[in-house]
Amino acid sequence: MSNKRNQILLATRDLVFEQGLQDVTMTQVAQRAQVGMGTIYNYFPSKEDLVFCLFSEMKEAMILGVLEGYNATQPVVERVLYLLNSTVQYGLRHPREFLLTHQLAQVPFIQERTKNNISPLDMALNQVITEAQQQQLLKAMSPDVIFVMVSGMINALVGAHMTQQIHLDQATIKQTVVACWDAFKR
Amino acid sequence: MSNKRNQILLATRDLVFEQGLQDVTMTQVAQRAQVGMGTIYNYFPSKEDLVFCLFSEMKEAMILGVLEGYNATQPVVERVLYLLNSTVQYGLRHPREFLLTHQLAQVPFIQERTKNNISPLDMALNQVITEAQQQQLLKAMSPDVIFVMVSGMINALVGAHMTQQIHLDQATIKQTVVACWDAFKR
Amino acid sequence: MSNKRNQILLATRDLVFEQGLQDVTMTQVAQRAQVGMGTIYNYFPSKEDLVFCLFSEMKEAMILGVLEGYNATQPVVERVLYLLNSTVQYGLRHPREFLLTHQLAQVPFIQERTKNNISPLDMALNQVITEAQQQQLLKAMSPDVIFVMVSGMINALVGAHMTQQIHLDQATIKQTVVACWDAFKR
Amino acid sequence: MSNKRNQILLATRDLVFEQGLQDVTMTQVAQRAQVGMGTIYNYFPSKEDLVFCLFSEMKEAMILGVLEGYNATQPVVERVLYLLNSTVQYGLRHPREFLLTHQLAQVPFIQERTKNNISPLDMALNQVITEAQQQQLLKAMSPDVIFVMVSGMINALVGAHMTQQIHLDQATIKQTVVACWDAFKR
DNA sequence: GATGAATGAGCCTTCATTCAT
DNA sequence: CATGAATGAAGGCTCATTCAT
Repeated sequence: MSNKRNQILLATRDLVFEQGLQDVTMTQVAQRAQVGMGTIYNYFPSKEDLVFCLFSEMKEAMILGVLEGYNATQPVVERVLYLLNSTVQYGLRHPREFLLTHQLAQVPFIQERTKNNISPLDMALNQVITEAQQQQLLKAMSPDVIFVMVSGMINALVGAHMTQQIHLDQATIKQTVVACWDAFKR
Repeated sequence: MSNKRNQILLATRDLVFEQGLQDVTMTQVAQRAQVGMGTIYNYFPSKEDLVFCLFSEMKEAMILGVLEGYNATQPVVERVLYLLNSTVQYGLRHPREFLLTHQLAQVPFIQERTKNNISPLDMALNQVITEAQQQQLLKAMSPDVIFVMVSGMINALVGAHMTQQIHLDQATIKQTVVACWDAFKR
Repeated sequence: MSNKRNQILLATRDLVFEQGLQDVTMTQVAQRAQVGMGTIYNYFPSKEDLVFCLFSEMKEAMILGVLEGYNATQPVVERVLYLLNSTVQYGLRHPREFLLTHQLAQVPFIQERTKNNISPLDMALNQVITEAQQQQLLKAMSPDVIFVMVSGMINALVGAHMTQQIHLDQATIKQTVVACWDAFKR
Repeated sequence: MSNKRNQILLATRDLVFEQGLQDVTMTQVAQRAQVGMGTIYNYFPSKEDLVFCLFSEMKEAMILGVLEGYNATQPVVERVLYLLNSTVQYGLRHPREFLLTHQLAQVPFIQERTKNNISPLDMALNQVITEAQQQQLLKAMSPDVIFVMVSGMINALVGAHMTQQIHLDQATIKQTVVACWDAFKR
């Protein structure tokens, strides 16, 4: 794996996190990555591609991290709680990546490229919600609606934690996961 | 109230919604608002100020809209449900403003200026959550955490509705409000 | 007519003449034209468009200049000699424009845009050559070939005059025009 | 003679012919020549030197080709016609090199380096024109002027042939050579 | 107040050249 | 000698802001 490529991605990650995508210039990226301007273009065809790669790889890592240890053969309830908890835990261990991933997902040109992509994590959550409903464990709500609400809640939690608006210790996390479950359990 | 000022704000709102803040130029705003470039600078000292005014006024209008008809003397449970429902309803009636407000709230220079601002809506929600807890109606969780989760959920719902990911009819809204309540009720 | 537009075109003309198209930068054009960088882009969408406009307008002026006083009702021989002489004279009065026009006509992106354009001057020359042949005044050669040879000869003459390789006084011009005629007359 | 050096020159020739000097990058040259970037710089100190070498060697080859079989002891008239014909024939056999040579001769930095260089071909043509005049075979025109006109005519012919504007078969070539002679013969 | 042509700092990107391997 | 990743100066172009009308 190329060392420079990684330096560039890390520099981009930190700068976008600190200043917002809009205010990050390629010159800044080069300086922070300790690399010549032109080197960036040996690895990424354009600024958009660079940012999109950053997004993709962070998202990929997050999905792997969250699904690590996920056991599709366990009872549904356990799997739901596992995914909820695992997502929050990942957000706490990698808050920059977690938030950045969700911020970048809102950027128009990234939305454009991500259209119709469904991640294994989305699939797992959808799958488990569907199963839970079949087993009469959940309220009779649209799985999509549940999915949206749960995701929105988790993102908001991690974001608020990052900005110090709230503090998420393990006890609190437990509570939020339970609340999530209570919201939709039959 | 100046007519031109309002034309400018409306043009900005629509352009930012359609193209994203990043891709909106002052020239576009002037053309869409049927106004000379320089006129914008008679009302707003800079592009940042223009966008911040747009944000503030949309947020203000949203708060007023949500709190309209709110009765602080009603029982706590009713007030909680009223706020939840009213927020979602506002989002459905004014989706552009609702989503734009939340998008802009993420932009660095707006976060900077908004720091430590607490809106009447925040106050009302916090107040009602606190009261509900005092009356032993809610789980023993930090009111801040509840607040964050509820807000995150509602934003995600309206956003998903906008992008057609889900469809919110009145029945579904009822379900989500109930789910919200179930999540935190004792 | 816009003053600045003309300043820009003149500055471009002189710079391209002095340094060659390749080495002229937009910054140089702006400085020479006593104009801000951005002003150029109020009048021309890109560097290519600027250069192409310069080319078109110089060519247009040259055509008008050469055809000025041309009388399509005169005998063929007179018209041939008139066109030959008039072209050389124009080249001597406007050597920069004359040479630049022929240089730019070789540039790929200008060739691309000029494809299939036939100027009134081309038409007049073709017309007169064709007529002369019908009157048995010329050798039985393809008019196109004659046209190419005559044009090539004239351009070479003016070019060599510019670079001081030869000197074209009125007597010499007379000789060249006669030589041209002798080359193709029956 | 180095093989790689030649690959580089050939690659340069083809690329300049296809895309124009301006749009050819050293990276393209290296790829087309199947050679590393740095290798080019082992043979040519800079891009300008590379292009100038290409120009010089093509011109050299052309001169040799045209003068091949030229017999300085023949009568003047024969020699004039031989040179005219030989030049056109060379242009038809090596159109890329012929046109490229004349195109590159216009490029500022090549003009700079070529200043005051007189080729054996120029010398032969000048010589023969001078002799012809001494023998009263030609009009009393400056040999330089004749030289310029003849060269201009031939270049224009081959160029027009390349772009399919005209078609030069052997009969047509004969006609053009005759026309050339008729233009200047006494 | 209203206008929009003019401005130029600053951005993204290219590409001739170098140098460690 | 050969290689090609690395370099960064320089180019074309954008756009927030100004100011003469």
